[in-house]
Amino acid sequence: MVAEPGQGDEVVTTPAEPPAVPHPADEPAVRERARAIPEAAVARLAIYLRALTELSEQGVGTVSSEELSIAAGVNSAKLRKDLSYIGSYGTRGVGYDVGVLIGQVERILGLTRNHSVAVVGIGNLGHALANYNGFPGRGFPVTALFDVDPDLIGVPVGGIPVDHIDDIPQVVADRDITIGVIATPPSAAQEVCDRLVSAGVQCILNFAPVVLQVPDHVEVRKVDLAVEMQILSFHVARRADEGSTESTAAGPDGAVNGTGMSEVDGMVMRP
Amino acid sequence: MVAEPGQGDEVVTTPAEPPAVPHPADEPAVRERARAIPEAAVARLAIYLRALTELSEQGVGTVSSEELSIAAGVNSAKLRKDLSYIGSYGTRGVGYDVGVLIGQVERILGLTRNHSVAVVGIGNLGHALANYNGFPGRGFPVTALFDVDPDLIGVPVGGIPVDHIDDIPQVVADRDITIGVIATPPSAAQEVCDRLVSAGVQCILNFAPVVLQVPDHVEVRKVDLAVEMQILSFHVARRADEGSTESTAAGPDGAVNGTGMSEVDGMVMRP
DNA sequence: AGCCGCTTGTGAACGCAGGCACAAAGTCGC
DNA sequence: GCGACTTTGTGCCTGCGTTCACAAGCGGCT
Ligand SMILES: NC(=O)c1ccc[n+]([C@@H]2O[C@H](COP(=O)([O-])OP(=O)(O)OC[C@H]3O[C@@H](n4cnc5c(N)ncnc54)[C@H](O)[C@@H]3O)[C@@H](O)[C@H]2O)c1
Ligand SMILES: NC(=O)c1ccc[n+]([C@@H]2O[C@H](COP(=O)([O-])OP(=O)(O)OC[C@H]3O[C@@H](n4cnc5c(N)ncnc54)[C@H](O)[C@@H]3O)[C@@H](O)[C@H]2O)c1
Repeated sequence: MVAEPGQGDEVVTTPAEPPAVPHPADEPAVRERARAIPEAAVARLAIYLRALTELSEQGVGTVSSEELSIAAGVNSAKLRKDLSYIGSYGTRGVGYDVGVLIGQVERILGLTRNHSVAVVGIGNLGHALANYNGFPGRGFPVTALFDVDPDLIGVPVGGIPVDHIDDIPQVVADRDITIGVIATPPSAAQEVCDRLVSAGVQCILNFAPVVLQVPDHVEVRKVDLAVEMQILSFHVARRADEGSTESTAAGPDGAVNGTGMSEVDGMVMRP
Repeated sequence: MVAEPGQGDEVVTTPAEPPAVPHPADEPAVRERARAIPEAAVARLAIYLRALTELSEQGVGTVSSEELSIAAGVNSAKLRKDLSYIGSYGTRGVGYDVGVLIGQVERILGLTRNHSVAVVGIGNLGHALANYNGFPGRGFPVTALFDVDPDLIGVPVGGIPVDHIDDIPQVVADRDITIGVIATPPSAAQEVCDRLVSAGVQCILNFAPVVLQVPDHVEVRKVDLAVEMQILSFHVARRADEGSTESTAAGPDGAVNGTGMSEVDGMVMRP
């Protein structure tokens, strides 16, 4: 049971010679996946959406790829390419209509409907998530909370009473839960995950530091703070080794403030 | 890279092994940089470390790349390549000595020393982070808390009294803070970040959904839950479109596939 | 002692993502 | 109505990261 996606170990499909022989003709077996959006692009679309929403609230009606790319902290060419994956909604010589683009990005991201969220494990983190109002504001209302602790059952957190995890099947069905958030101790994560999946949840956001085993049709995203810190630690260590270079005085003003972006260090693109 | 989510990629150097790479480089800037560990590999090393630590606690003394790769949820070839970045510590025909490997990974990740963490913004999330005992257990003790709310100043959270953000310079220096965690509202994030950087903090973990502007020598990692959810939403929507083909309800022990992104997964639960 | 099988370490191919640069396309001004 | 300017959309090239496949190396078995 090797944790490995598709292929078995030795697929003898193409007996063709591995040695380099530039094969001209043959098409690379075009899948029926006509519109495949790179995963990395999807993540950025979410960032663009936040920047666009902010612009919209400011009354901005049109934005160029250059402006938007600065707000999102990415390269403008990359932004245009990302947007091209979802269609051609820009106007050459003008830019993009903010409203239209918001609609299209939301369509692609599946945000035209609400996605009810269930949080399992109402401890430190679960409480914070339940009380967070950034999710409902973005189409992800938290509508169910679960725990095993008898003292918590029935207690409202963030306005929602905690249910027992045995009620997962029922509640998930009733409230049309599409996203399950796991905030239990690591030891309980897999079991909780299994229960959620059995109840029909196809999206899991996991905060427990374990690898979850799920069927292929279930999507898992993981947030691992310890790993994030260790990556930071690595960079510190590396920096300490390399001779310290001169430190350029940072710019006095920052100004451009946008929204999230990938976890790159603070490099700002040039206009 | 991201999480989640996409991932800033940046080659980084490590002070590990001799150069010894007879590569017919056509690189213009051939620095004497020894070897570069891909950012993605660094993230996975943290995962391997957790798996190795667990194995060690179970008394396992030796592990093969195959076993470890399963525990970490990755391809075994990838695991070997990742480990090769930090040196050759395996024994052919046998595998890796768990203790030795833990030591080497910790060395590369800079975990031979403790990294004191400061959390800024002791609200919902800040409380959870301050109370979390998973950090101290991994060499990241939270030793300082900051906020602006007068009602919070002096109140101990997770055993540590909250300081006012004006005390950042002093406290950061006194307690040798190396990592700053931003858990303030988005509007305050940039200012808090600037203060931390001014105080000498070179690593930032940001939970606020904004792009932080920092000097080049500061490393920023971002955790953006809304983006994670939107990525999940995207996959639901996409599945709904083309999903009408076949619904493979087969595989009970699904592969830990998940995102194809740079984000990596944690480890697997022991049976 | 020598062979055999297992596992590592890595060269090389492949595929994806990023970024440049430009043609296409539309607008604005005159 | 036409030209010049602006900005999009994308072809192509580059480089990184992943994966395959195998020779080298090591321990154990006979
Ligand atoms: N607190 C943080 O800031 C933080 C940070 C990073 C990661 N995490 C991870 O998030 C998870 C939760 O952390 P926490 O600090 O909130 O822990 P916690 O101990 O405060 O809360 C865990 C909650 O899960 C409940 N629980 C236990 N077993 C359960 C089960 N089988 N089904 C349902 N609920 C169950 C407990 O009753 C408790 O309420 C952990 O895996 C932790 O590693 C937390
Ligand atoms: N709560 C969550 O589960 C969650 C989830 C995802 C993202 N976030 C993000 O994390 C951040 C914090 O969320 P929260 O729910 O804890 O918010 P919160 O409002 O509960 O807490 C914010 C805290 O920051 C403090 N603060 C405000 N301005 C400050 C300043 N200038 N300097 C120092 N402290 C300041 C406030 O006094 C408060 O204690 C937000 O950016 C939010 O978007 C939170």
